[in-house]
Amino acid sequence: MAEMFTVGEFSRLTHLTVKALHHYHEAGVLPPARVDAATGYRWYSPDQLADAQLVRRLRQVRMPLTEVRAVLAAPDRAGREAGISTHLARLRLELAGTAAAVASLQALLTAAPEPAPITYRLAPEQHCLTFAADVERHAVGAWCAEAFPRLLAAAGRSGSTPEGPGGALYGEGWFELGGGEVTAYLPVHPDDPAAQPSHEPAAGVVATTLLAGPTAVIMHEGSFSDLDRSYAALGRHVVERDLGTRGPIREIYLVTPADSADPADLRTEVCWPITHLPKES
Amino acid sequence: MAEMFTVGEFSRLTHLTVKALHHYHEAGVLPPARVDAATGYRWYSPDQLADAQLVRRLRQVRMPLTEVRAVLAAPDRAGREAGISTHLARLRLELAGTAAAVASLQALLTAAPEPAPITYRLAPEQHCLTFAADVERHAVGAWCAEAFPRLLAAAGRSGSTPEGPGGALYGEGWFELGGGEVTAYLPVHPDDPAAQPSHEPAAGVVATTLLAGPTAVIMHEGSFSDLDRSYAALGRHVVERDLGTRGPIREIYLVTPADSADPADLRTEVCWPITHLPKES
DNA sequence: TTGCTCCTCACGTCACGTGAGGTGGC
DNA sequence: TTGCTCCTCACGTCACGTGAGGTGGC
Repeated sequence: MAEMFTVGEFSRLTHLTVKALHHYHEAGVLPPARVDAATGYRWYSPDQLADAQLVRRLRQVRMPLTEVRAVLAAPDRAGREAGISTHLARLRLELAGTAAAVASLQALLTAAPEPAPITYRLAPEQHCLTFAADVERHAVGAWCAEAFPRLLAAAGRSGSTPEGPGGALYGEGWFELGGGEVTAYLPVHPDDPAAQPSHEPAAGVVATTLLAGPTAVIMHEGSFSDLDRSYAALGRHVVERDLGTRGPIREIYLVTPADSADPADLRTEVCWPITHLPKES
Repeated sequence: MAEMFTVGEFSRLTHLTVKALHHYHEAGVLPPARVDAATGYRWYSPDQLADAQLVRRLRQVRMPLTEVRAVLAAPDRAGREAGISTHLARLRLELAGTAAAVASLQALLTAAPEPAPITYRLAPEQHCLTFAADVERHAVGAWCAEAFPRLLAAAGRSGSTPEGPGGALYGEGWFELGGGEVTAYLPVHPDDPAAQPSHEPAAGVVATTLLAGPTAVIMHEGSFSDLDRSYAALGRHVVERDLGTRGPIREIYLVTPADSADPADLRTEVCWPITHLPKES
């Protein structure tokens, strides 16, 4: 019979703390091969060393315990590796986000925030293909990277051509709550087959008409990480003139990460709903 | 008088959630410019937009709130930037650690773990300069990167020459608890001035004699992130033969990150204390 | 008056860490 | 018998998120 290890021994052998091993037991991630019914002592088998080494590495790359458990429970090697590579892709996104945040921080410290000019515009009524979902703040970038190709593909399959740049509507309370409904849209000509209300050009893609309305607009140049600076300038302008009203905020993506790899090239219009178009002063 | 913003407005202007703003208020990180005594309403001033933008970026690069508060409270620009660059240095270490963990994970999945041979050795009595501290697990690498230059400098100032590679003793319970006392040491000749017990060659550096004792030894080749694999092989060997005994585990750093930038070049001996030297079979 | 926004508890989340107080085997 | 290791609660940490239940101004 193979030797068994106590928690203390298993801890030294795996570089996992005793407390972590207790926690992994309770969470069902790495239950001991045997638990003494009388004393409650945990006994780990040599076979569990390989699993422990995997758990330690997965935790070091910040995989949540529920997913670690799923990876260990996977019936075959392919299942394991699928779970792992999904997570590593997410990790890469996270690291890219951190790099962008560092750049954004350094820009804030060195470059003086130059406020862009604010204009007023009556957003026109627009026939669109839309795709909506509940999206959390940190996931917006990835979500858009999926939504717009889907809208473009849907338009293409219906023989429609987009009539302008895509955009998105951020429902009320979206920023206050850190997430909520986002509607990505792509303008199409009203006569286009895809624009008929009865037509659903692809799963989840819906043809609608966005209503017209007065907005205050700012052009944001640069990384999405710095959007808050343009929002501050725009929102402050609107609030201080008491022009604010209910309704979603709209972003229009003029130059996107799909168009240019350099964040400095990005162009995003932010449109804030207002009560009326004031006389330009 | 400048306009003031409600939490909801300030949230949209800064892209911080209302709940986060509440939390930053309670934590003293970003208290509203004014709090209505009667209603408890929070009122934020336009001046606070800049602070909010900084807070958001610092949190995105994972600076703890207590440090964010200290940065905002810093009296001058230099104080702010010192706190920030200290944190960014830590962040770079963290990212390097994550990269190492990814490599270690991929190595575990692709390369078959080849167990290195285990040998027995009577660790000799050794005159040493030592430097000890309480170190947490994740901070060991950075701590060693400071400790050994300090030991080398202390030896140099006393006119001593190291008599072999440096090493470290990990006190009992170190792995089980995830930290504790670590003693970095550098062997010197007993006649060296630095080796005299009365002599303290530098702040915190102490001359001592490490006692002799039987050990089981394995040579670990490669990244420190993979040390657990060698510990598993070595500890399993010791436990299964019932050779285990109390006492610190010793690591000897034969090829260190200071010697080679390629992790594959690293060489570390791990010495596990045992009761006696068994006859080699 | 109805909505809307704001408020304050109180508790939940995630992955453990930190004691307190007590038991079993050499 | 003394140490040592192991055990189980119960609570703490960090940075918020999630409701519940209630108030003030248009």
